[in-house]
Parts: sequence; C-alpha cells; structure tokens
Amino acid sequence: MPANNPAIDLDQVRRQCARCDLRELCLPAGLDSADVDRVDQMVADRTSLASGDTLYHAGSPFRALYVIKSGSLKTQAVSEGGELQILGFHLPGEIMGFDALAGERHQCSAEALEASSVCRLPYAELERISASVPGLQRQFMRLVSREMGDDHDHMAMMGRNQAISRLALFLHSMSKRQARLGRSADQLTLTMSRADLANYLGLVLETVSRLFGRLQEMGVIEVRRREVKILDREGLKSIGEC
Amino acid sequence: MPANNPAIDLDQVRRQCARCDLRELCLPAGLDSADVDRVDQMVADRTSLASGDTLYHAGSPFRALYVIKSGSLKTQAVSEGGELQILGFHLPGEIMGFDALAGERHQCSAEALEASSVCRLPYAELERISASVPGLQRQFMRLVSREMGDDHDHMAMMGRNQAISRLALFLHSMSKRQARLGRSADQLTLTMSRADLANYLGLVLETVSRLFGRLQEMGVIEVRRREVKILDREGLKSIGEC
DNA sequence: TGGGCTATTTGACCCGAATCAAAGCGGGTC
DNA sequence: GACCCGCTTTGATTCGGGTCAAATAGCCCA
Repeated sequence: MPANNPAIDLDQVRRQCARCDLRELCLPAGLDSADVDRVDQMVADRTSLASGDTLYHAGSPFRALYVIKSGSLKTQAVSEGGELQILGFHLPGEIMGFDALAGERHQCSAEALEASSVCRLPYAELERISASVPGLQRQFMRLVSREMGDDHDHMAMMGRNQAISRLALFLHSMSKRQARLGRSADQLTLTMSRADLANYLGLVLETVSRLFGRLQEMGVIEVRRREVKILDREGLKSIGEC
Repeated sequence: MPANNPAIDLDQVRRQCARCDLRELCLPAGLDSADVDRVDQMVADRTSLASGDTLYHAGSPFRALYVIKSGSLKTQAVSEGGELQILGFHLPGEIMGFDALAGERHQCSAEALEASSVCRLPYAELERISASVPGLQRQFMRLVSREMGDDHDHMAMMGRNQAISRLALFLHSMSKRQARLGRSADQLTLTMSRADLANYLGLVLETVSRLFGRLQEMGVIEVRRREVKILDREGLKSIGEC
C-alpha cells in the first residue's frame, strides 16, 4: 500500500484526483480545482486488492465509502437461509458502500474479482466537506442515483423469462459500461466466473455456458472462456428485448 | 387537493409533520422540533391520488421527491424494447423519486395502487435546508440507503429459482413492512393485481395464482383474492429459504 | 514438464413454470 | 336484478432451463 510507505512524497499521494483519468465519472466531476483538492485531501488512502480479497464484509462496521480506481469487484448478500445473491459487478469510477448509509454496518460484502485498487473515503469527512461544497453534495447524489439505476437495470434483466435475453442484456450493458470508461465496447474481458454470472442473472452456470454457445452460433458474439467479442451489437440488443 | 383551497387554515396545513404518525419513519426522524418545523415548511403540498393516478412519469422533469402519507404506489420502468418491469411497491413513510437525482428526469413512473396521499418535497428546498441541518442530511441518506436495501431484497427474491420461494419471500417481507407501520403483520391486504405481482417477481400471473393456492393447501396462508392471512410465519419463511 | 486442481463445456433426462384456453367470480352500471 | 367487464382461478399441454453426470480445457505450482 503505497500510501502507507513513509518514503513516498505526500504530494505525490495527494493531488491525484486532478490527474486521475476517472475524475469525470467520480466525485470530483464538475468541481473547480480548489474543491477537487479538498476531495483529494479527504481520500484516506489508496489501497490495492488482490483477486479474491474482501474490501468489506456484511456486518462489519461502516466507516468509509470506496471509489474503484482500477480492476473490478462484486457485491453479494447472504440471506438468513444462507442463500447467496450477487448484487452487482463494479467497475472503475463507481462508488461502493452506499447500502451501509442506513445503519452502522455494511449490508453486503465486496470482493475483488481481479487485482484492483480503490480510494478510501472516510464517511465522516465526506459528510463534513459536502456540507460546504454544494457541487460535491450534488455529484454524490448523482452517483447514488446512478447506482440505483444500475440496480433497476439488474431487476429488469432478472425479470426477463427468456434466459438468453438476460445474458444478452448483460453483455450489452457491460459493453456500454466499458465504453463509458473509454475502453473498447466490442471486446470484453469478463472478470467474473460463470458461476458468479449465473447467480447474478438468476440462472445456473450450465445454462449460462450453453447460452454463450448459442449466442456464438447465432453469430452475435465470439467467446473463448472469459473473452467476449461482440460481433453484432444490434442483434445482441434485439435478443435482449425479445 | 386541500392544500390549494384558500379556505383552509395555513397553520393546519403546516405543522403536520409534528403530528404525523409516520414522522419516525420519514425525514423528521431524529430531528428536534425546530428542525421538524423547517422540514414542515418545506413541504410544498400534500396531494391526493386516486387509484391508477400517476405521480410522475418516466422522462418527466425532476423537481421534487414525494413521501407517501397514506395508500400505496408502484414504480415501473419500460425498457427500450417496450418491456415493462415493476421495480417496487411503496408504502407509507417511504420516499419516492430518488432515481431521478442523477439527471434531470425521472427514470421510472410511479402510479397509485389505491387512493393515496403524498407530501411533495421540492428538491431545491431540500438541498438548501439539509446543508444547514446535519440531522436531516443524515436521515435523508438513511432513507436512500433503505431504498437500496429494498432493491437488494427484490433482487434476492428474483434470484430464487423456485417460484414458490419468491412468493413466500414477498409475503414475508410485506408482512414485516406492514408491521413497521404499526399494522397487523398477519393480515395483509394486497393492493396490487396478480399481474403486477407476477411481473414484480419475474413470473406469469397464472403461476402466481396457482402458488397462492399451493401455499394455502400447505396451510401457511389463507387467501381470498387480495386478502391474505398468514397462518404460519415460520413455515412461510422456510419456504422462502428453500 | 507433469500433476492436480478448478473452471468450463457438453450431454441426457426430467420437472416446473410458461403458454394457451376457458370458466368462475366480483364489482360496477343501467 | 340483469348484464358486462376485468380480475382471478383452474385445466391441459408444451418446452425451457434445472439437475445430474462426465469430459475437456486451462492454470498454478512443484
């Protein structure tokens, strides 16, 4: 964790937001440079996670929100009966931990799907600063709302009773999110397992595997394990709508 | 709409929050009486809706949030392909309209399931006041977070591949929400149609109808159209977990 | 390079939920 | 009361996706 290394120049740790590629998706969006610096100073540290590491556990005390700087994570909740549900896959620029704002504890767990890094934002600080920076308050709400919109998309996906529609919608939305990050919209590298994806979509993994095959036969994608190439974006979209 | 009637005493319209049964669930929760009054004054009006009336449409400009004072509403989104997904059923004390905070327009539509009334909170006012009332800011975030938690429950419900689990979980959570409002937890009056409920659960209406029958045969509930009596709460819960 | 492990694919079979169809029930109006 | 119309229930049938089982492909590490 570079931020904890005393040999590192503090100025190098700070002033990172201004140079971060994600600033237009993240909290600093729309702020002037003085306010961006205030956000920057609020970032407690920038932490690295290995694949499989847990960022926070359901039930652990809530202290901070996290912005993903690189990599990807999944959030999941376990019901009283022990059933696990994956709630979302999260990409750079997204904030995690909102669901804990209600109480003092996290409601779900967050786990890295690959080597990832996050910026930690102590919530007490964020509350204090956003009271005096109206633009920050607004951008914060915008991110909360974006998160809700993503959840609604997830529900709409699970509501489809054709399994192939769910997968097509997933790939389509993944592609859009990749594009938002400035990456190729047609070449996806999925970081989650078939089992994770199946759980997310409300299916079993064998079905997901078969559906990848079907979509490939139909000529809309090309799959090799976790590498997916989108060949026919419109076709994919229309399968999602059927 | 009583609030628009000049013959009504303004003081009667205001100072309602302090006397409202829902104040502990709503924005005023945890505020001192001076701050409750400020919230009260922010309420633009208290509007009545008939069953089927629309509170806001997807795409319409976002100006205000709404707290449900009585009755119930559903929110629904229509995808580009024209598929409709019901996102939630909303009871008194809940705030609606959060999903619009991201942009300038509502992302989904809200429709009354029965005669209902809501308090309208102009968002500009809310933003202004919450900057100076930290407790309000915190309670607001708590409500946002509760909404997200509800969405996560919804996903966990749709993730079950046993249809009867979904219905059982729905009834169980409905019962808890009724209890939170101080109503009987065992006697539910569903305000949504079988079609709405089926869509919400990701099933078809015939299946929902049959499952009500099955749960009744199993002795865990008693159903007569939209009246549901819970006979065996634990049994219902365990069916939800299976 | 080889061994062992996990992730993924593929196959055969079956069941539960979707679909299509029709009847029953209630609430409303004339 | 008689009729109509929408909501709900019930029935018969079909089919998609779940389940169980096995093979294959990668990947990590010795």
